[in-house]
Amino acid sequence: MEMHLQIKMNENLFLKDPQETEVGKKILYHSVLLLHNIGLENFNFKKLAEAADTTEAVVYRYFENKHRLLLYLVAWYWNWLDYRITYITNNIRKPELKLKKIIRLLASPVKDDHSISYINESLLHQIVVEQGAKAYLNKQVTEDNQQHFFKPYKDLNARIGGIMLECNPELKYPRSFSITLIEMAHLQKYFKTNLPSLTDFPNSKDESNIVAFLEELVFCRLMKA
Amino acid sequence: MEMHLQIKMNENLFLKDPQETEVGKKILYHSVLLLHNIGLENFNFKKLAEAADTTEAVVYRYFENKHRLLLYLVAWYWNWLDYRITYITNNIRKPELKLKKIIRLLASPVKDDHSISYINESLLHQIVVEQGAKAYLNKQVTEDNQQHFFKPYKDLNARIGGIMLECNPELKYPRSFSITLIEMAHLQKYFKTNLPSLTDFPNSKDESNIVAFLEELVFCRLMKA
DNA sequence: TGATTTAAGATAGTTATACTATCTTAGTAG
DNA sequence: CTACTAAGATAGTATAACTATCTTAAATCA
Repeated sequence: MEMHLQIKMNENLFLKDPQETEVGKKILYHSVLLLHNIGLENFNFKKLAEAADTTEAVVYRYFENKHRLLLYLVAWYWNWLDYRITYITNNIRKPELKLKKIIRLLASPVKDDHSISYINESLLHQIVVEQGAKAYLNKQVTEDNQQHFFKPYKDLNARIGGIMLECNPELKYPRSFSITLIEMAHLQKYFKTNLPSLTDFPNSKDESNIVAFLEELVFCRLMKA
Repeated sequence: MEMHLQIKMNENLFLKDPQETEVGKKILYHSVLLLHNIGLENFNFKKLAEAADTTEAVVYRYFENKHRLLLYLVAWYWNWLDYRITYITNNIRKPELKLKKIIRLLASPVKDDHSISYINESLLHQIVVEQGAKAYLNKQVTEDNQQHFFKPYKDLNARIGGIMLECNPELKYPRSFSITLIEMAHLQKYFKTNLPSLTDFPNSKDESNIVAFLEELVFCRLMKA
């Protein structure tokens, strides 16, 4: 049986659907590799075209500019994470247990599932950790929001906030609390690698201490009810 | 009496000290205005030179590039905030009370104290909320860190972490916890304005609910001891 | 089969950005 | 009076971020 899991993307994110053609998929594939290697600042469509063995003009037929491409990849990531969370918490009753699973998904390095060949999920995870905030930290944020480019991110946040409310129906700020968890999972990871003295995670290679920190952050509040 | 409070900056952040000359101060002054108005992406030294009524070449004599200028302003901001925190918590004994004061400083809009005429602190606060993360979310972070450009940020974080430890000596992750507070103060503010559905702060104009959220986040954990 | 659409490749050109270089002038310090 | 420094003026280069157009090749359809 051949699986064709394809994530449905907001159509305003692209000019031509990259999931529909071979070159399109190649562009997605190499944009993840290249963004991961050189970062958003040094990334441009000329280099991408070279990497994907096509021309700049072709890349511009798929994406208006590199900001849209970043929005696309970030939205793709949140959609995919939401899907994984749904999948993994599917048979779990207790909301506390669901949250623990979610924390692990948020903080752990991704094992590529290869169900989608043209996206390296593990590298994309790192890109979102490193540069995801740039998708919304800019002057276009209102305009981009009006076009619903952040919907996957909001949906995920609402879902996790909902589970938190299940744990503690009196929780006053479920969405702010949930976004704190999501952002901190990424930020602690980034700091641990790049500015370790901002954290309390010395030298250790795995992310178990990040998980422990996040659980402490979350469960203290939730248990209080 | 004339006050000459001058913040001592890391000398590698600039080529020529902008606090030492009139044009330098003008460049700082207008970089804050301009960054606030158009954002980092649309900001460049040509526009800055125009605004400060000088030439591009002169701006390049002070700062190597716009990333260094951003690092300079962000470092200036954290230094200044650290100074304010020291000042405002000076006579307070109880660490819990200190933390409450700090939360208010982190989340509240800044009233310009005009002690330093060439920096509009209120606008700089907004710049740091909106773009501060871009100072470290990039591929140069390690290099910049080796040059100690993030020292003011780390110092502030260590100070707040220390106060948290005073509240609860058994706190396991004081620095991760402190950085969560600092970053969330800014991020909740940003989301409240720009992506409000990610938060639980509908419509209200002031930041009292952000303060309430942060206190809940912090004190639940700290009280447990 | 032939006609039409669509994808992609090739090439060229425009404007803006991010610098670098150099020469001049005006003020100030020794 | 000289010498240094700050700043202004001007010019130039390389790259980025597009836009336009023309051609070819493949797929679709009547």
